[in-house]
Amino acid sequence: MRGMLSFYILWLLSNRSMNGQELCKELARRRGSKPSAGTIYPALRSLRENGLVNMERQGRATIYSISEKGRDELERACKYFCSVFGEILQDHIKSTHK
Amino acid sequence: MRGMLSFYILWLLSNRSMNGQELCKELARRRGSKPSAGTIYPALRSLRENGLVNMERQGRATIYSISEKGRDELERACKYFCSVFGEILQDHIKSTHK
DNA sequence: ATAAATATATTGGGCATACGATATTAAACC
DNA sequence: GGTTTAATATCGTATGCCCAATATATTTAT
Repeated sequence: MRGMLSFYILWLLSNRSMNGQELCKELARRRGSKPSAGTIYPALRSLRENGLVNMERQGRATIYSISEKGRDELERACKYFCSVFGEILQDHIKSTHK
Repeated sequence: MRGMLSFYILWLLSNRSMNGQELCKELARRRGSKPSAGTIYPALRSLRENGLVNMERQGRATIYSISEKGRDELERACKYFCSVFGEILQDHIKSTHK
């Protein structure tokens, strides 16, 4: 069950490339709480070290983008995630439709 | 993003009460990998200490069941989980239907 | 009664997630 | 040019997840 943050970051980056602060805002919007710098940057670093994201400095910002390897990994992770958690979502949708 | 295992355990126990080994088997079936003792029992202990599950000794087994407080907490957690991860599942379902 | 099997539980170590504090760099402003 | 601001990054610390190893208690088998 570990690696959910990295998984989520990878998914966000698959929609569009972003810098760290934009990523924080996206996470804040979706999760309700904004991750701090000490959460996000080590995660990005680890993703980069594993070759799943690329980074490119642009002025004072660093644009992170998903790599080919990252897309492959994301697809595998999505498949796994959905097989494990899909039922919980189905249940919840059903129960809220009554 | 932490607490996914406890969340999952709570959800499993909301379907039916189980002992630790049955829980391990359910997790193995759904996740693909069987959690070891050092994973499952500390999680159950913490859930119990927070009043989310009850435990009852039956011979050599300990039956764990969800409490009222646990059901309330699970409902909140499900709502949150689905709002955060729902889109990933929707995306995946769409992309696999083509 | 003894041995084997089942189930629970803890310990120690490693990695992931999380925060707040601090430092560094680059752009923007005056 | 010097100050402020924005963005990146690291550090220390705490907690959750994860395994392998170990220990304990209870049931089952011989």
